[in-house]
Amino acid sequence: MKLENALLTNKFSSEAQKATLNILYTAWWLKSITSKELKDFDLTHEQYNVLRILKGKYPDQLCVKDIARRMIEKSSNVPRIIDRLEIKKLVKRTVSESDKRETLITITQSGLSILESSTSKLNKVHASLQTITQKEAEQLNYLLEKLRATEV
Amino acid sequence: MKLENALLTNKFSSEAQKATLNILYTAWWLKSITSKELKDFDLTHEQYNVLRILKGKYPDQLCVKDIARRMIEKSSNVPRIIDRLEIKKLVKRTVSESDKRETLITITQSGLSILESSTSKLNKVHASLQTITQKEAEQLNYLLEKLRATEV
DNA sequence: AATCAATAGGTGTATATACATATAAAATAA
DNA sequence: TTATTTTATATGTATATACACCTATTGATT
Repeated sequence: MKLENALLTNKFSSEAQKATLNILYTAWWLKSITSKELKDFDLTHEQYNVLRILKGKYPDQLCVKDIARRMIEKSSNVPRIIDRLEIKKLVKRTVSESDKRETLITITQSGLSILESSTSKLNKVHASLQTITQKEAEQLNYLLEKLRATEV
Repeated sequence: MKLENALLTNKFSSEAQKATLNILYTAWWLKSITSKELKDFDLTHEQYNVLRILKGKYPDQLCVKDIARRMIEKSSNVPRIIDRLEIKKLVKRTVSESDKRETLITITQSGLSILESSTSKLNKVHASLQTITQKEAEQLNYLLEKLRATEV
């Protein structure tokens, strides 16, 4: 869908400003597709993201700060997301021996299992929505990173 | 910044999956830049978006549903955003005469004024971050809309 | 060693998202 | 006209974002 129809406006001050709104809208669209699928697994987008990060280092543990550094949204409140995962017994907290300020997070077998089934479902859905070629995806990645060139 | 460095991983299952994460991360990055500027005006990103929508039709009024249809994030809870704008006297609510279910929203002079100064500030900041050409912006818009081709 | 600064994680608050439900009004059907 | 359905908005709840602040611990400075 054209952005004009998604936002019911065609008042864009420039092509670059339109691209900004297009990125924000596409991000919302992607998130809402993913969240809808994750509902069946009683997971939010952010809880899924934390599980995915933990699995990436499994069987190693990660402390809260290291998880936060890998989050898509850097201002995510990781302790609170861990709270909810811990209640569902998908992760475990332990105090680090080497630095007692750190809390080490481990993904449980149950967490690994739910991550596997939800990822499998998400992959299927994303595959069915695949509309761009690999070359186009590369170009998109190039343009987004060029856009963020001023990032500190 | 490369996505690999932003997320501290290089485990992407495909170029398309990387593009998905890249869009989500870029959207967060854009929002955080904007929100930081809007803090000076005591506005959130979403409150700013509602004011911008109202100004687009000014001096006409818009009902809540028409604002919702124009929001970037379609699941935004518009009545509650209006609540906060109303407390700050940046908008006014009136019941529609032709359909008493509808609430008509009007942007106030104060709202127009704060929108003008905040937009001016945002434009300056965005201009200073401009890193892509118009052609590249066009291409980005094309790719994002192609990505959303399956949108219902 | 004692003091001070920095760091890690947790917690409090306001706002937003996502979604369910409630209420009133309008549109439609019987 | 009355009953039913649909629509518009508001409200309730759980989770998340954004950011400030607190506490415990560690590291650095004197």
